[in-house]
Amino acid sequence: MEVFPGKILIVDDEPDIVEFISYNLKNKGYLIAAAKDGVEAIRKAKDFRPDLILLDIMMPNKDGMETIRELRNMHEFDDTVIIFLTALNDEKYEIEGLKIGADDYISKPIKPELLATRIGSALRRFRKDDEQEQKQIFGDLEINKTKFTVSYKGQEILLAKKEFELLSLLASKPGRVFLRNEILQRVWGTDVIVGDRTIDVHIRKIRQKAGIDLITTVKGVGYKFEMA
Amino acid sequence: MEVFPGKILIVDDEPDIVEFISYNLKNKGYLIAAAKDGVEAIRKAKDFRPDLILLDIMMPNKDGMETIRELRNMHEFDDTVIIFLTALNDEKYEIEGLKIGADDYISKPIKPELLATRIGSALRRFRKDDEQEQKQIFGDLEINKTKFTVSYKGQEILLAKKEFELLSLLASKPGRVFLRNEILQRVWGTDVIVGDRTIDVHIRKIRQKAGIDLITTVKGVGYKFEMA
DNA sequence: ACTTATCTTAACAATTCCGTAATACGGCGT
DNA sequence: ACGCCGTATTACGGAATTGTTAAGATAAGT
Repeated sequence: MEVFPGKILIVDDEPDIVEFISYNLKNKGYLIAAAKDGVEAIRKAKDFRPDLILLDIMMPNKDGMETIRELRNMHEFDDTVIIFLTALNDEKYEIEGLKIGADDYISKPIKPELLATRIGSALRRFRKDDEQEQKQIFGDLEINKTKFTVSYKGQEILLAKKEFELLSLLASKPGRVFLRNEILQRVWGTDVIVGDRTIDVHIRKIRQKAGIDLITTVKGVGYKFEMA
Repeated sequence: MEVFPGKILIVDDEPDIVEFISYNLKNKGYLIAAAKDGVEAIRKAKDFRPDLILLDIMMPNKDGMETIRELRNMHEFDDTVIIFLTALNDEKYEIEGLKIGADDYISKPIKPELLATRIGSALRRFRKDDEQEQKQIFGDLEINKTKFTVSYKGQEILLAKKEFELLSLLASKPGRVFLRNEILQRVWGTDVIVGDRTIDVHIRKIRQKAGIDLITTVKGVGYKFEMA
């Protein structure tokens, strides 16, 4: 009888709270990772790929709001549920947080039962189910995020990580043009600074490996995914 | 020819109760092991590989709930039946325990007849019985969880325990990428901390022993099981 | 206690990936 | 046609990740 409800990243600067939450969620069978501030949170999120992030609002070194904004900018976390933790009834943050992309909030002090319930329902609501694999299909092209593969007419195309992420972003909204700027922020993150030509090079590699032209250049604007 | 009914691990901090249960179950032909707390329980479970664990909820040094969670996180015990023992009508724990992966519960004080009945039916209900071995087959490859063996084209491949567990985890969802992080937690457990290269070394050994490449590296992400 | 197998670590090698820079190409306006 | 601007292409070196090996530590078997 296998039970594997999901992976959760806890972000709070107070070790006691992390410990407390961690203990309670481990008992429910979740896999847990923890971070003490926003910067570490983003690093660990990339590594751990949690299904859900529990994020404290008040933190040193990049606060909760800023962290949510940044995560939500990164395509990589489009399907990650974010729940933030506020001091009791701090409505200002509550509304604000939900606006910028959090899915729910929980007020401190934290009651274990409530916490588990909210997390459970949030995961159910957003269907973060480990069983079913996440894939997108466009005609003969298939992008499978669970297996990290792309295939065209059954033939597998081997992409490197950045290439995969880039294609995956563009394909998330077929036909829509992504600005170079947007691509940079969503694939590379806000902090990382890379030159403009870097995108071209990755696009080039995708085109080359794929054989067919999946990506259309919109000069002066950006790129879009489009099947031939 | 007598049917071998199974191996049971009893976990309780009160020696009298252990003795009492043990006596009754031995009479039914079960093989018995015992542990006095959660920590010892996990150690002995790894060793003894019980078909069923009888677990007291109230214990020092890692309580029953925490122990269940830990066992359930470890891929190794996916097929072990867990029954926990509560004080009479402690509904809170009953519901809780079932949610996090226990298969049944029994209230104290324990009546020998009831105990035997429940254990018998739990084993019948959940156990993939000894006759029918549990195995996964992929083309020419066969992974047998009952016999702890792997064979390729009828030829047996001898893997050590960690190697087997690692392969077994990856093969549980063919094609799916497992992050290094996740592998660590699910094969080694939540507490244990081992270096990153450890995984590589085990992967190496599996590849070496198997001869064929069963495992594909996804650079920067993790590993996946995939037949050539 | 001795022997053997298994697990982990550490150091080094090999590989792959990524970003940059240099250059080529192509459209567009003048 | 020429220059300008933005993109395409290519090759290279550093960085990051994984592969490999051997040796020490731990556990298991006799």
